[in-house]
Amino acid sequence: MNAASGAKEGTRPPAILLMGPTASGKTALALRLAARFPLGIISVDSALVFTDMDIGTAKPDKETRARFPHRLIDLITPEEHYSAARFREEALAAMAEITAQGKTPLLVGGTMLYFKALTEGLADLPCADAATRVALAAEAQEKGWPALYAELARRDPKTAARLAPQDRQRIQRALEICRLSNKTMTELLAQKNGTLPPWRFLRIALLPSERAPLAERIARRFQAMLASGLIEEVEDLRRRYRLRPDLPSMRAVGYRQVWAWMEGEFGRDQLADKGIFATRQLAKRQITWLANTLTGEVFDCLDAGLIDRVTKRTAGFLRSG
RNA sequence: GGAGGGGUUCCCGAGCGGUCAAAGGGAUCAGACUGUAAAUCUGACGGUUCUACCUUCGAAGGUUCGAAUCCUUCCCCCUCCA
Repeated sequence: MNAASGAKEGTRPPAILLMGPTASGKTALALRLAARFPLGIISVDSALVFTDMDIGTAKPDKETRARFPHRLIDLITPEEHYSAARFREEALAAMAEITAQGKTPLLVGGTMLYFKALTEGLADLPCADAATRVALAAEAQEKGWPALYAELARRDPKTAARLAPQDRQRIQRALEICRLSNKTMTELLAQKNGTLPPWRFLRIALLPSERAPLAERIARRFQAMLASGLIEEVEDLRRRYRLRPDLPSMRAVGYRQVWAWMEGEFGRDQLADKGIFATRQLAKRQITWLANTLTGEVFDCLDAGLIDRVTKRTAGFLRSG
């Protein structure tokens, strides 16, 4: 490394991204690293932001968090909603804080869109608007989604072309953007978005060398969640909050299935399987992100020597600053 | 013992003489992804030398130009009457 780039690099503090699918052992690994290096943990997880959702989200327990504080956990109630944009903002603030303390931010999680939003930035789009969404949903109810898709095709043909006509969620968002901004999503996305955050990143991607052992882990973990009171947790949530099945919190893996069972959609004997399937499918989507979109140094999460390898790599990374 | 109902591709489940490699759902595999992302959506899904051929619908025979679909026997399963 020459002097110029060395100096340039030197101006950027380090930050570590630890990305991996559910049940890949991210949390355990993060704790080991935090015990060894001066790190500040930031959660990158769209489900850990909810208060009182602990068992089904595999949230680190109180004792662990007392010893290793996690930022961006328990931010909102299950009645509320979070977003990738809010995550980016809060994560950057948390990173700055940790860095100011002379520590290194360790961002750990499985919400790959959040990692992407953080490292690549987001376009300047209007934020979610409840009233507009309600209006669009009502229109869809009345005229049907094909009519809304047709409207999108008229107003923003490029976005319509890249969306499937049955992708209601994205059609709704694209129309929301049109109505709120009077511009199209296509136009807004074309505008240059933010520069890279001022950190130098070590990106670690935890991936399983084989799928079967991860599936096995997922199955055991979901059974354990049921055994340790996931159902009671959902009952409790329903008592304490005004929840609906279409809220982001109640669409989370595990919670959705428990809810559906409570509503009689299937028998108790099917609950575990449904939850396990949903978790496996989630893991697959996360793996697809890591394999195709997000870059990072790949480590096998099934490797017995994982902790040592990552520790070694981390030490090297921190020293190189 | 008597009266019925049933065995379909990994699973559930439709089909009931040709348009059936066989609806639909589940699982699985692959992929997309900019303020809902643990979400939402797409594709593949018996095999191959793939605009065709081969092997499948409990088993074995048979009827027919043609059978998952009709007949016979056999093997399992379920309900009901004894």
